[in-house]
Amino acid sequence: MIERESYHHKNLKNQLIDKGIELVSTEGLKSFSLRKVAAACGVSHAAPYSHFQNKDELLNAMQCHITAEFSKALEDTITAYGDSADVLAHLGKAYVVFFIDNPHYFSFLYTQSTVQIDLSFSDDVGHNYAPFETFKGLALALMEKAAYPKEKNKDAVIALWSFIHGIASLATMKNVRYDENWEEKISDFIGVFNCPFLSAI
Amino acid sequence: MIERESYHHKNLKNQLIDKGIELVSTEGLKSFSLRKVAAACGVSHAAPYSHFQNKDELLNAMQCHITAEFSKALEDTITAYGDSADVLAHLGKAYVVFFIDNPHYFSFLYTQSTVQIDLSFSDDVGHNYAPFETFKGLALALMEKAAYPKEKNKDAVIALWSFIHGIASLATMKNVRYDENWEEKISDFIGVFNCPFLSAI
DNA sequence: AAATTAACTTGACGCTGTAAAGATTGTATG
DNA sequence: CATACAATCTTTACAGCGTCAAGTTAATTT
Repeated sequence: MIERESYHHKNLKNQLIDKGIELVSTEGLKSFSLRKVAAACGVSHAAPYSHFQNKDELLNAMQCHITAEFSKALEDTITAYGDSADVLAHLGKAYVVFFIDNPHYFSFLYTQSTVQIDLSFSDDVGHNYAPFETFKGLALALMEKAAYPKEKNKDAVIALWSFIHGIASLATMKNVRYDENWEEKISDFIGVFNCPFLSAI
Repeated sequence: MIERESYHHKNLKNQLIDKGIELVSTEGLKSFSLRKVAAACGVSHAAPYSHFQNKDELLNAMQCHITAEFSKALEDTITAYGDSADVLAHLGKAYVVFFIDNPHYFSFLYTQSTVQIDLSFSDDVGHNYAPFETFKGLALALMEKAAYPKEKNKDAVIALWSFIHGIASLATMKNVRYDENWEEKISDFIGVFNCPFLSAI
């Protein structure tokens, strides 16, 4: 017998997503279960099936929410440092910091996700993974300004994205030991590569 | 009733590891279960508990086996191209190719693993994640040869490792669309960064 | 030959995702 | 207002899962 003011929960769908994200960020994906989220929302174990076809569909909704949050963090960085010469370095830092602040998000977004990421520079920009499009847009603008050879543009964007992505991956693995502070070291890592359009932080 | 020549299976432990790896590489980690591996080996569902304390311990053994295989792939590359000016580029290529050939291995090794990776350049080299030590050793030697500033050595190794690691990560995500051939593009990606010790492939 | 240990089976437990059927509520229609 | 209907939630049920405990068989030691 579930106790609640009214039989109907009204905002259950959104609450499932919120509580679900909370559970993943605190306890990780491994111990995540539909029944736990349902219990955390005070409903029966099968209630989620009124709003999601199955577990994966809830996970997908959670991933979309986190992706939007991530995208906003990147955009805020551009807003703050857009005119600075080292925007791109700041953007990379923001990328890594977002996942360092929420270590469980990384593998959740990038190894469990069904959210599509199009690295092919196709025209359907509006529907693509927003964080990548944000990164791409800024990087291309800077390359233009630095008169970087146009035929190398696509490769440069993907190389940079991979680089930052790789740092975030290592920085959020709990079985990796690194005595330095990832966040403070990012500018040093970027400094290893002499890109004309890449300023140090 | 399980049918087998003899009651004792003898080599069950190793067979569990091998069949387990086979299952992970074909069907992925998500659908992997102890009971399936046991069945695949023709033993009862609790038989693995004679050789492993729990599921995680079997997974760990599987990860160690794959890591050794990965390490060998890297070492073979050094053996083959050790005297060439672009060894490091070849090594990066081998890194990525290993995981492209076995896409399930990447997240299995890097987001589920308990295998420790020490990026801190501590002295206990013998017990560290062998693939990283192999990479590190070669990179440091090349930097020495190229008279790369010593104080930047550690940062350069980690930056490069992150970069290659990031490419492998993106290349093995099934929800990433990329119309080019990752393997063939790696030299182009490396070319984006002008490192004195990094030759193009 | 007997005793001991290691390897494996069987059966059970609680937890999981999910399907089906029933109950309750909100809403639209006469 | 009353009735019908659709949406939301509960209950029950089932198979698969990891794991434990107890029992069985084979190999090893004494």
